[in-house]
Amino acid sequence: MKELPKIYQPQEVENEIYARWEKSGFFNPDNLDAGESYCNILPPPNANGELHIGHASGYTVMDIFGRFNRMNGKKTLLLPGKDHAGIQTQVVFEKKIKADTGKTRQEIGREEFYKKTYEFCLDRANYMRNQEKKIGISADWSREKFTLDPDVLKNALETFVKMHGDGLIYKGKRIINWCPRCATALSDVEVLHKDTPGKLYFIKYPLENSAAFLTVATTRPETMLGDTAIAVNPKDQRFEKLVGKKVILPLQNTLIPIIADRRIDLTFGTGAVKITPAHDPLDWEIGRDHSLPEIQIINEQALITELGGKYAGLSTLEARQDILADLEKLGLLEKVEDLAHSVSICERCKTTIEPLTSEQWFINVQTLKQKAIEAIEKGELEIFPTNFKRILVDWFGNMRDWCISRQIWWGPQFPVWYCASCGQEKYTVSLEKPASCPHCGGKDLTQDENTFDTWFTSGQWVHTTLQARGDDFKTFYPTDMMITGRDLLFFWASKMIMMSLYATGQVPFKNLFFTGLVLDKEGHKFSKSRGNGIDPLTMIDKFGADALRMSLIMDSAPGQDSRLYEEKIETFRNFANKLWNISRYCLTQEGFELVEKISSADLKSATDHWIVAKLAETTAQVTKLFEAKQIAVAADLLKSFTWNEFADWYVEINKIEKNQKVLGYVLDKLLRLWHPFMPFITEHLWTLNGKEKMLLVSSWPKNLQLTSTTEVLNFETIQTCITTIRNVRAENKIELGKKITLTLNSTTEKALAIFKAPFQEEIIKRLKTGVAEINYNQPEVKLTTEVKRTIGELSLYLDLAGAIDPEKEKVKVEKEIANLENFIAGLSSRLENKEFVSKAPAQIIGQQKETLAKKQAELLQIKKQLELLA
RNA sequence: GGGUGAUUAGCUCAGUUGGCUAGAGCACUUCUCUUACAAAGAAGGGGUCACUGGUUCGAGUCCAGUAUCACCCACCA
Repeated sequence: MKELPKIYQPQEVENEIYARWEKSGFFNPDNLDAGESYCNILPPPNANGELHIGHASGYTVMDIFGRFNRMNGKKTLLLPGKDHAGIQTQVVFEKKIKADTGKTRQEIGREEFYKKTYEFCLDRANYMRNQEKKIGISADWSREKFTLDPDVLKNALETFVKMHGDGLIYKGKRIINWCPRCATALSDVEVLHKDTPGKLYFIKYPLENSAAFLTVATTRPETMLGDTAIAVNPKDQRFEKLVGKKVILPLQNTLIPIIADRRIDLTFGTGAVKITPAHDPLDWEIGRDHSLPEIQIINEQALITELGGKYAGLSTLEARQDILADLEKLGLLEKVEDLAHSVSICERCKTTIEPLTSEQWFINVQTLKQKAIEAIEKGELEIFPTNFKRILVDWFGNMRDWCISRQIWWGPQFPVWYCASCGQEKYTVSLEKPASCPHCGGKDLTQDENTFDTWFTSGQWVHTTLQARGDDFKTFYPTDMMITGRDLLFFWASKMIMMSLYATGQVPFKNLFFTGLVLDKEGHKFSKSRGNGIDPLTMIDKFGADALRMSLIMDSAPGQDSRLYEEKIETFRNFANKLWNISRYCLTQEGFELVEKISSADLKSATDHWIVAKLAETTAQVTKLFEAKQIAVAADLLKSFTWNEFADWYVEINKIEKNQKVLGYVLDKLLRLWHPFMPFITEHLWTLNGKEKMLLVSSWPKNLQLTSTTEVLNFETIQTCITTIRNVRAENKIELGKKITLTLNSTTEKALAIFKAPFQEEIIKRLKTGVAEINYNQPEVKLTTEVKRTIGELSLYLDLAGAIDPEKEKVKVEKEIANLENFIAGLSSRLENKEFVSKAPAQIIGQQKETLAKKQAELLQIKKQLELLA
């Protein structure tokens, strides 16, 4: 046998292992034995950068579930891909081009820009794919997709055509969120709100034919250029008589009406609101309901338009300064107050949003969202954590029509055609350019210049990727699992449910699992500006992929944020090393091999029974936790079995009392159980143990046999005995080199028989107890050089040869008696409580009675001990 | 303004349907280089489970309220 290094070196084996997995073809479900299917369409990361720790975290969870299901005999598909990520990629790539060539997108031209961005994305996708492999994701690369792949895209665009046919899509001039920097419309979810200190300006509007004024309050005085009314609440008695009258709009010198609308808050500002339908969402609605004219005074570059009179051409901010100065001169600026309010900004570039009316494409979401809510409420998909279900349902409830057109260049163009003679009013919806205009027969057709909202295509990702290939849709849809960050709940998860329900009539996935965000040690988000990023690749280099995976999923519940820092990854690197060394020990054993099955005849000792029982119990629990999606708890359980039971006890005892078959059996199961979490090291150890069939496709342990309870208890007695002795030594500060004598007394021979079984005495002597000699049933004497301890019906006497302090021992025993008496008092009063006895389940009562009896016996023994001390 | 989550050991966090004296890792203290592992082993100290009520035989766990923090949503002129 080749000498293995003392320390596990992941860097030297991980790449080779991944290559073997890929070569095996088992990432492709077509090569797995037919069976029930399991599918997780992986969320496509944006193909414009590199993998960050958030991706690594998500991939780890997906891969853990994927591998678990594959080992459970499911035809498992993890389908990878990349997203073209419209606005974000355009922002990133424009910056890059500017830096590389000094050119702007306009200088390059639309067609060329699109081509170059496409190449850029493919290049990034290629780069990111290699990063994804480093994490160990067992995805089927032969099915990898990009949102702009022709087959996927065509499918998504067909949905547009179908929706249009069903009257769910309309084109209209409505108020939308406009980002002046990105020069595009945005949907509601792409707008962030940032609390900002601002000013509230009180402006006097002169009443028509009167010397009186009506004062309104506004945070954006420049929009007054487009005012077409003043609104007050109909219940507001202050303005009752003014409704229906007119005011003169200062600076523009036009007459605008005073209207009443219940949406006006009586308590805010002056109670009178200027209405600018073209530049404020609420004003737009009020304007629509009162048939007010819309005057667009801000253009798409955030500059004042011709309609703004002398302010035309100024930026909104410059116009504000000038307008305030002019109002001041006219004596119409009553006062200015400080006001904290929230400003809308672009999610991608943080530029202040200008609400403006614009011709855009919308999806009417009324029935779509209703269907989504129904599906969720009927339980057609389960959501983890469960409380996200209500958040999602509430969000759908408030969802407004979805603006899907963008004016950026990077993204698929609308399959909509205009004819030169028909103009913009009559258009044709068709995937292919029509040969002639169906309205007038004209030949001069041009395509709509709008591009789609990224979430329109990625919202169809699940079914479009599966429909792109053979029977995949039939086999895998609806998919089993979708795992995504909780930050994508509204952007993406909601759209997928809605769009797939529409396109296929079924939910896209049966389980929707949200991961939390990965934060730094102080709880901050990772960000470039903060410079607190943890690069997954660097961490893999340093600690190994398995350690990184473990640190990303441990100590965290679904949907809950978690913190990541190097010390944490280090502890799992240490654990991987532990696993390595357990195996290394096993491999040095004569005739050792991994054992798939054992029979009860193979269990020779109490220790064997114990470890096999613990293994069976752990396996059952871990499996159950997997099904409940509680992988962190599962891994924790597995870790304590591996370390605290198998390594600390069974492996230690194996050095004395050997049963290589059981040792091989437990290691065999352990490698399987760990594989979903730590695929690299387990696969490597599997191979080192001479296995030819890959662990990747080996079966998950189930229905492991249970064993004799008596034997298990017997081992636990030995275990307690050893711990007790170690304890006494440490308390009395006796170094291990100093040998002591152990005397075991019991009234029943049965209790002593456990120790007299083969090897047991040696086990006690060699497991760090420093016991040199063991005697049985010696007459009881005064405790002068000895310490007495009790375990059930067993009494332990440890001759410490004068190394004890009888006074200290006495204090300790008295303290223990008090403690026990206290506990017994509590327990017995509970057992005397009639309510408890009549209402608690029998099992609990039985348990507590047992504990009471045990503790009472213990108390008796300890009291005797005190006598012996005195 | 509405909502969600968090609050458990010095730090980072688990705690699955309420059940026996509440757990882990790191850090800390003492000891040990014992042939798988010092990235280790043995032993230990450290917590009125944020607060106040309630439900219950029994609450870290369920309910109500309070406080602090974080995040999300919102048509706050």
